[in-house]
Amino acid sequence: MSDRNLSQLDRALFGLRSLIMNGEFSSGQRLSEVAVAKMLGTSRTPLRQAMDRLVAEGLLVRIETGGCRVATFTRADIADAIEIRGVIEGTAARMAAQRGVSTELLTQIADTLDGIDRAINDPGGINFDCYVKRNAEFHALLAKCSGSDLIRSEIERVSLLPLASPSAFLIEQAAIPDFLDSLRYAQRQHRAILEAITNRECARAEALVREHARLALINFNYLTDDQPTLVNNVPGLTLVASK
Amino acid sequence: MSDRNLSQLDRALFGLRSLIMNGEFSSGQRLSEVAVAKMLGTSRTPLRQAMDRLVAEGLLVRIETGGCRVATFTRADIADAIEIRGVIEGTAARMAAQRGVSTELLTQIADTLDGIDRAINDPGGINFDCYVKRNAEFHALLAKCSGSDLIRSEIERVSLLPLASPSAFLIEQAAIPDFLDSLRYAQRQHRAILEAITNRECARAEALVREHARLALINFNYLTDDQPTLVNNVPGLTLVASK
DNA sequence: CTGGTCAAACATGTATACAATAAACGCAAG
DNA sequence: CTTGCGTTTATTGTATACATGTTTGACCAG
Repeated sequence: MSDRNLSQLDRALFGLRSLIMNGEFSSGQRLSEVAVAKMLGTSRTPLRQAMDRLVAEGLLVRIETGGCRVATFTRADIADAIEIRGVIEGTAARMAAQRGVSTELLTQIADTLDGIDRAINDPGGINFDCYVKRNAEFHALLAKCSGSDLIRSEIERVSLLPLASPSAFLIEQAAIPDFLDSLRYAQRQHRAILEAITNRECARAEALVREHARLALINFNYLTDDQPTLVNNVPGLTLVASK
Repeated sequence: MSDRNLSQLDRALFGLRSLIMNGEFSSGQRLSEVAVAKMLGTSRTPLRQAMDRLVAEGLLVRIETGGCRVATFTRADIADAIEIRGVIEGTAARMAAQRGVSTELLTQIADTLDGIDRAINDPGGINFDCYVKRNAEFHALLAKCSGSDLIRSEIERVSLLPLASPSAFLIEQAAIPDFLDSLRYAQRQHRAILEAITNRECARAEALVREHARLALINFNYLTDDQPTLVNNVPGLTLVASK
């Protein structure tokens, strides 16, 4: 049903990205077009396009002599990617505060944050799926607040950088006390960000969002240092050089 | 000689980009693959890849029903693109100041800035080509100072956004008094940036670079508002919606 | 046994053919 | 005269064949 009205290119793109993120290839491995094409049940032409896109995303790197290989990331790369996302999202927040945001949008954000509260405080235990969904929604709305399509698309782009996405380290299995604390802290930041934007406090909004992005880095360090058993549950983490 | 050891893809990429930037197509025009392929003397396959890249760069936009068209930019888009470049370059400068930069690299930057001084103060009048070249060199070195390949490639990427490049509005014909002032001012900023990085003044370095990027915006406004006759000398400016 | 060179297999870059789909045009009906 | 529909045209998406260049493996020489 999901494959029906998808182009071959989309199938190849999603398929290959998922193969890579799930660690089906060893990091640094060279990918043969014919082999992967057969694997994905498509021809070389759309696969090639998909590979081009993944090169642009940074998941693959081109080889000078031709072809591409799976990218390898250092811990510094992950930190830098998160930093860049924070900086651009911070710019979005600053612009939002500077230019002002419509009441509808502000209300929409407030509603989203209410949803996060409900997800966290669910009497039957935290509703993780809902949290992740609402969190992504918050970040999307934040990008929209900037009022700039260019900013929005840059945030989208930079969130594709491996493990830079706001949801990169939010995994079901991580519903352990330490993480719950982290989620509550993040939610207070969300509220503060909304307040800063509402009050047109540019500098505060930018600083808050930058700090907020650092949570991803904290989660990354926590996962790799203290919860190495969970590493395989985080898509893409197999691409990080183990030091 | 330049075409010899270039792949068809590169030829198509450079060729098409140059056609678009030089305003050979009207902004918003849909591009027929066969027509453009014939125009560039290549087949559809490499042209298609080139188009994909230009879509990623933002110079073309995909049409839902298939194919692509030349992008159109508003003045707000240009301003946003410049802002984003400033923010990321600013991050590079902050990181450089934070982490410290090798003496060789600092010396290299100082040499480049000396070169700019010589270009500006040339007894035979300003040496524009040299200025542009050295200016690009300075920005490349700044990116390198961050010590992060990811940051470097992101700066490169964002400088491809139409008219966001540090050299976008530096054109020979603009060697008029107002612009010369602007170049001298820019050079003082260059020196200040180098000083801030050398002294490890993170916040100052970031703020200076952000402010420095705004020069591009000033030049953009000056060109479009006060020197409309020069508009056709700036590659890519024809893509900006004339209001 | 090791290093180098040659050859064969293979992978990629490019061109092109074909099919499906969207755009354009004309014609007819209201 | 305008609007809607059907047909034709043209354009894109996909597959595949071919040629060039790279990698790999084997064999020979030192």
